[in-house]
Amino acid sequence: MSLTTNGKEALGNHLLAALPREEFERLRPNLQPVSLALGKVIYESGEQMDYVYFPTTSHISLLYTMIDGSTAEMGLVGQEGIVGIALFMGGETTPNRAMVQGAGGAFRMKSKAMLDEFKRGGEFQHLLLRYTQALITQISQTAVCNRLHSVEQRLCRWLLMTHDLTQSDELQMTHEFISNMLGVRREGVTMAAQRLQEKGMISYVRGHIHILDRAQLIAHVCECYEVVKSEHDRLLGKQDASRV
Amino acid sequence: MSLTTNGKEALGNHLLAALPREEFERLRPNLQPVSLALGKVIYESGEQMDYVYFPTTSHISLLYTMIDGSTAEMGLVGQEGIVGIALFMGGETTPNRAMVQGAGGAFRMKSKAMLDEFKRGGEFQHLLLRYTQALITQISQTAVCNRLHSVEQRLCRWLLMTHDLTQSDELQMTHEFISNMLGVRREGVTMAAQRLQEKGMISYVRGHIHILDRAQLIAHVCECYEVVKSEHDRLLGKQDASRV
DNA sequence: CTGGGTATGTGCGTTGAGGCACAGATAAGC
DNA sequence: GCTTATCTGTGCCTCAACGCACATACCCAG
Repeated sequence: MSLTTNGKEALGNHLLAALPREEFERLRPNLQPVSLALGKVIYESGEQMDYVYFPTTSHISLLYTMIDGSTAEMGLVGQEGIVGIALFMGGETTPNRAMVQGAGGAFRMKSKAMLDEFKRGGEFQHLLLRYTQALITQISQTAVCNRLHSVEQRLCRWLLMTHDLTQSDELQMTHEFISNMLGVRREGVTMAAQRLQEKGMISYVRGHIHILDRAQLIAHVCECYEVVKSEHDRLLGKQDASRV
Repeated sequence: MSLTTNGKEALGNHLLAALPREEFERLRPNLQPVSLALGKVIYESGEQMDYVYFPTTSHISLLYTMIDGSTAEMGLVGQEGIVGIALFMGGETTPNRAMVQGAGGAFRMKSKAMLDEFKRGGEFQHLLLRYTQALITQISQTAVCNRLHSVEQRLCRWLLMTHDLTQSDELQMTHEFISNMLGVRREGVTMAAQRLQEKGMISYVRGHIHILDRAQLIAHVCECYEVVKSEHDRLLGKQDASRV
């Protein structure tokens, strides 16, 4: 399962990297590298989905928009995952929006090619299903976290998750943007961010947030961060030579 | 897909009922009818799971318990579903608890027998995956609903969902119990329930809640109820000759 | 170097929900 | 019938988060 077993380190997507050579070679002709710009909407709620995406350096937010326009994030997908699970789960679409939250690269694949391989029932299917279970854990934990934890804790969690999917210590996003992810007021984010800045965990100016002290953020975050991470590692292995 | 196509109406579980005869006959010897008592814990968080359950007249709550003991429900499974999706998703276990929330019957099946059929890649697999997607929608919607809606609205939603899975208009549960499901204080449930009672939607005494006016509950509930229901119908068909 | 747009800071008043304490009310057992 | 355990009702204080209004700060284009 290591990144080097089949010489495709360059791919950068953990699911693809974990495939046996044979399956990967079958898929390879269908993988199309794309560059995803910040804010791009990959799927609209209920809309037909033609491709699945395997993010490499980008990451994508799964969002739900209420009738009144308020939004909240349910999940976050980066190089460890795939966007478009509804296609292999059989639903063809989902009632959610998928939006690029960190610009970068991804591989996309036509729905049909993905399905053909999925239906063979090999490691590809196995990996996608296990990933989906990890995503379910993430969504579940978000449900509970939304209910029981403060804005400040949730901001910590969100920053850590985003940082895990980002190659740099600088995150490009405004308080306004984060407020739409957390489903809170912008002012609420500002207040929480101030407190984190005072404690030296982060610093920020106009749409640029610097992660200064991950360890302290981790000490400050609710249990939800760790639960999701360790469940993911249990299901898909620790493929990431990541930070602390 | 109708309940009568293969003469197994008695089963009462929609997933089993929707199976082609051949697949059903293969599974039948492995289906063991069981009776589930209120409050029984079917899976503990992280524990090994030996069986999957197909509820018929029972329904089961998927719960998460925080370190500090506070709990919240992420999903609810009844005759339309299956408990134990982690077994076919490949994770073997989940970090959640599954608890009987409405006493009644179910069929259980050894994990291995279920997996053997699942791996054949037929209709059984297809149905389980589609059901899982519907469950993902339910969990997602719960995440967002927890964030954005009031206790009163969420109580309406929860009563309606529970009523959909129950064969009677009387639900046996205390405010205390509901508060653990919604992740709020017991007093909060009491207050919300009072308001619903004043408006004639429900009546209750000591652990018995009567649903008096579904239409009004539906008028009062947030959009989340309808989203989950219609997504479920889209994915799995309207198999339920249910109430309005 | 200046003005307009965008991002962030701050100050209100309001409110839903939490924590806690205890008072009734109802069922179940002795 | 009476006691006890369990459920529900109420009051009071506190607080996090909301809504809104507006001030300031920063950045870029001209």
